[in-house]
Amino acid sequence: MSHIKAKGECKTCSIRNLSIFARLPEDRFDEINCFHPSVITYDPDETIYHQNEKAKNAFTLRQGLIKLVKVLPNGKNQIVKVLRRGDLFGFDGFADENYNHMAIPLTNVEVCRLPLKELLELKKQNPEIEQTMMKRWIQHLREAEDMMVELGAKKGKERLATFLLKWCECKNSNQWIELPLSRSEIGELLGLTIETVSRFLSEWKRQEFIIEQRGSIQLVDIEGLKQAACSDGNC
Amino acid sequence: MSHIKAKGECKTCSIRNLSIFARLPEDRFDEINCFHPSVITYDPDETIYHQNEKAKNAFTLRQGLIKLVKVLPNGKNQIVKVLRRGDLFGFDGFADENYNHMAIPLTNVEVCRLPLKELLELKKQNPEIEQTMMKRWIQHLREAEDMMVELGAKKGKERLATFLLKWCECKNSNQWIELPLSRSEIGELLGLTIETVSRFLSEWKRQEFIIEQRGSIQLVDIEGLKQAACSDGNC
DNA sequence: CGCATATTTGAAGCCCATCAAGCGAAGTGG
DNA sequence: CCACTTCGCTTGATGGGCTTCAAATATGCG
Repeated sequence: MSHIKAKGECKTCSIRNLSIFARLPEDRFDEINCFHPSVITYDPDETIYHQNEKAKNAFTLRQGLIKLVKVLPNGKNQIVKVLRRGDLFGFDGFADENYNHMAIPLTNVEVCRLPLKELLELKKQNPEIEQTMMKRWIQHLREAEDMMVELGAKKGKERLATFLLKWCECKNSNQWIELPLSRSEIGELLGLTIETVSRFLSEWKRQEFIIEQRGSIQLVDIEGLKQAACSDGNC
Repeated sequence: MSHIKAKGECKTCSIRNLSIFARLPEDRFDEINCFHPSVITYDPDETIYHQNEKAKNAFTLRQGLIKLVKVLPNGKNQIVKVLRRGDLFGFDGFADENYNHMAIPLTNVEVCRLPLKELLELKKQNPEIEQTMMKRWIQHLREAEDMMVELGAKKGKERLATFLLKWCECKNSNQWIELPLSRSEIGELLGLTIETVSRFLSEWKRQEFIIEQRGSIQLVDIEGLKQAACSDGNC
């Protein structure tokens, strides 16, 4: 079950330098006393917020991974982003809009809940916060544009290979990297079915491009994957 | 050829209420004297800026339509957004990044070029601008998320029908709406080939769902299109 | 262990891309 | 003015990539 762990203490927060408060000077935190974030934990598959729900809070991810999902009436899902440590999410309320997607943990997570009104006030008074958020939005948008290219202009195999390379940041071999996404979730991210994802991964296992073990993956032949990522010309 | 028409006059600008200065109080414009936007015209298929180019200017679209395009090394294009009157674009520089896409007019356009440095300064001094820009970014992001759903979770016919309905804002029939996109460009937007776009449009013309005439379209049977937009369940 | 769930694998078929040819409108030059 | 080119669009035929349906196998959990 979801559980409010504590009132947040921004000044001593372990991920402060990853958060939207990263550039805020140390001493400024003492002045902040009207700000009351809560640290909350969620289990996998609990829902942090629902699509179309009124957006009263933004969140910062402190620990674990979260997927942002949009659902179609026909039952299909599309994961529009996988969040990592320090990511801000659920900020639709800033534009007076309801949440545009659902937020669901992929692992056990710990988030910081930031009441919208208070955050807005804080942002007004501290241009450093405003600037950091702006940069995040632009980065977020750039990634969304990149994802549109993936979905619109590449084939399934290319998308999956690109995804693995990006997920593992092309790290050298002999390194296990956690991949807490089911085949189904990878499919929902890349616009493919479970079966297609499974087939490509099996193929690459047979070719020894990758090895897998209980939710972790290792890229053994990065060059092989890079080739798969661009069947045609050079990408 | 592109052509600098004049120095911009924000106070008397005809699209001021659509721009990021919409919420700025009238009298504030008199104080703005360090801001020197240029009004520039471009012909179709000229390039306003290139992908990976250093982003020194943001722009506001005053007149016409612009496509934002990303190119893959294999030659495929993906249109990530079609801009309309009042839209702000080319703001990657705010995050110290190069442009993430190309901006190319679909029609003759008139844009206002906003030097990044000056705009940043102006934004700092006028919270109204900052707030309007924030809302735009969030809306922009929401649209990008919606587009990912289109590309990842829907079939070609559904995407095209949805696109037409959205483009024409479901306006009732007997109304010609300009659609200055070639088959090829519609394909680049929706992740389809020229031929597929052409086939679906021809089919709908035969069924009298739509009629077309030199760059304009009319939706005759909106219900028919809506049905095509969701082959399966209800969308 | 036994059950539920996730993954793999196979077979069949649909959707869409690709290749190819023809059509029509707009523009060019003799 | 008309033949000729060009370019965008249409239409057909074929094939490949991915989905769908189905069943077997593996994995995790009480």
